[in-house]
Amino acid sequence: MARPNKRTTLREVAEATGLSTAAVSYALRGKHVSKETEERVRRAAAELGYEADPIARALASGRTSMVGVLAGDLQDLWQQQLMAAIGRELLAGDRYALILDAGGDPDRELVLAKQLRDQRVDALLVSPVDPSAQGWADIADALPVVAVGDSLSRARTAGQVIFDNRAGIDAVLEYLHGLGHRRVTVLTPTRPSTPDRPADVYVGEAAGRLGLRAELVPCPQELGEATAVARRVLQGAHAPTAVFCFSDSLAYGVYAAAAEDSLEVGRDVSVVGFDDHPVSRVLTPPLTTVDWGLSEIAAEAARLTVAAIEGRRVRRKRVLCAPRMRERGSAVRA
Amino acid sequence: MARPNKRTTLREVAEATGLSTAAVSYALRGKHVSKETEERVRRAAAELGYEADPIARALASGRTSMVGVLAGDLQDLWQQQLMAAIGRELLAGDRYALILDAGGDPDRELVLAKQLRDQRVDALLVSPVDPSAQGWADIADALPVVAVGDSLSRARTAGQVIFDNRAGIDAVLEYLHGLGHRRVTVLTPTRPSTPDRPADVYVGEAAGRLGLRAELVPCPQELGEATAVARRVLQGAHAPTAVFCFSDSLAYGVYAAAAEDSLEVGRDVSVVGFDDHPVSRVLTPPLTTVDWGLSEIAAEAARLTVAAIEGRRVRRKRVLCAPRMRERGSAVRA
DNA sequence: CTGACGCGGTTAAGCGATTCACTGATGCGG
DNA sequence: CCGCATCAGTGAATCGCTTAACCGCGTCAG
Repeated sequence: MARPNKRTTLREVAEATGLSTAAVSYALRGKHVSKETEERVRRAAAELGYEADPIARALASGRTSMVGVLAGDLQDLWQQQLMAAIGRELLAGDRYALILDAGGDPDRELVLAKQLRDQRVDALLVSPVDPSAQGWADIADALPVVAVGDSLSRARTAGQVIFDNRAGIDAVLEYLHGLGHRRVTVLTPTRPSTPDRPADVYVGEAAGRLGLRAELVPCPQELGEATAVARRVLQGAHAPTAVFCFSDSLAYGVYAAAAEDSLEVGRDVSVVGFDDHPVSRVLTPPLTTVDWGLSEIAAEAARLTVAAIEGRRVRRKRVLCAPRMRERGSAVRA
Repeated sequence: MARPNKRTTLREVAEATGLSTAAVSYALRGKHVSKETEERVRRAAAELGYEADPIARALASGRTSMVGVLAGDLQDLWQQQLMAAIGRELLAGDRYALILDAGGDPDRELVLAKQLRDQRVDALLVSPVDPSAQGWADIADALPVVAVGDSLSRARTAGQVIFDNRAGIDAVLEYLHGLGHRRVTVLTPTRPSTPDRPADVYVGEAAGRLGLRAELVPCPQELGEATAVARRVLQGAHAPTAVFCFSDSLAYGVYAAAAEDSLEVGRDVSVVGFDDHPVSRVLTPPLTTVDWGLSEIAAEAARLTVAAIEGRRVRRKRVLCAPRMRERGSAVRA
């Protein structure tokens, strides 16, 4: 029995077995020792309730079995889903996911990333953050960074899971066009303010090609603010016949706005989302949206991360996620 | 300039200033040194870009400025909200929140808690988990544990933020009773399976007092499964006139079920939730639910945690959160 | 027969901080 | 002018683990 409130240390196991601490250390990691002593050590360790101290281990070896996961904004419903899925996926692979939330503050992202790096996490998994900022390079060459999000950043990452935004945007706009819509408002999130914002370009291109008028309106994700913005859009002089939201939560704002103005989504105005959040199916009418395959994304991200950790130099592997339209009731013929 | 990919160490700062590492260590933490050398050290540290290595610090001092936050199940919408709020609150107080997700597996909770303890987090904040299990005692006397949830656990915690479930349940059932409902089904979550489940008792008592028939039905939180259970409830021979859900996501299942059966929530059946998730307001009809004041809960939890860390022995302080009914359109006269 | 090698282990040097115990100066009352 | 706190700073011992280097010994190819 170990003394209360005092963990058993490697040395104690060593003394118990009459071996050196080094031998015990090796033994417990199945290296370089005879089957016999390994067994002896294991038994003693179990008996004493020994578990290696991760902090000491991290200091000495520079490794942990943890993956740092950095969320740009955990308030965001989509990121919540993503984090949950990633955490689960990693846990299934016997690695702990340390989740840190930058709370929507881009400046904080880098600080937290450093914190994670200093914690000696084996890899860093970043969700919608902007790793092009100065300083990320330091992090990227200290440990593998895997990015999952919609912007292919220029930063040197070990892997990226990116959403094929062009395909998604094309699909939605073509869909709306097919339904006869010619005046579409596109609600884009303001939060992770990517500087170049390729998505905006895609919208422009698709709109031009299809011959429809697409107005881009930046909009905060927070429901109240989104609702306010949406109302302004719906009440505007040139109110669109359809609103395409770059995230489901923005779409919720449109629903709320419509309700306040006694408009009926799916009759007076069409709405399309972009995440397929579970709740979207429950709305009235159910939200037509784009499913990116959350669980595959998470699995892919986890896979990439693990691969990067295990040294298989994934040459900046990029996985492109294909969009799948989920046609439900919120978008109708114009 | 520091050599690339190699952080500056305490010793380097010491050498640069011609002081001992001890002096530098003290200086940087504003202890025991003259104003003059402190300034000198600070300048040198800044110049060399020195930042203390948290891992080494943790090993030597046993402290970090991090709070471990353990989520029972990050898939749960309510917990997602809670984690985001707590993370934000802690960050505002200049402490990092390390979030770990047990993924709904009660066995994992303890493992992760140990992991967090071994990371030397200054305190542990646990959301809906069951800290009565064997083994939690070890953790509780290694560091302060603050619990936030609805069951007042018997475990020795440094503080608890608990929801006044009795009050909430009374309020809802009285409300439904007032609307003329006499047959109510109560959907309770199966996931964090608290053994004694005081909530069930409260329901029984309130029902008895009010003279209404309340049937408890355990139900998974996951939307698909919840929908299935809800359908069974709604189609049953003795279908209730109202469904009281112990979480908003369960209520979403009822909405989905109703839609599938062409029932209209707020006309054919009344529904009441229990979280006030932001999305609930967007449903049609908007969900009548109970607001527990998420941000206050988070703030209170953070406050308690910080207090516990700073040694002010909060004698198992308990903060009770009062429920506030949000009457919206989903519950109507029977 | 000999030198190289593998095996099972040990020694000891870190990893990068914190902190206790101690040393010289200094300041000060007596 | 002396003894005694006080204060700034130093040395060295941790904290608990990893890992490179080394060592004696039996084996085996050459």
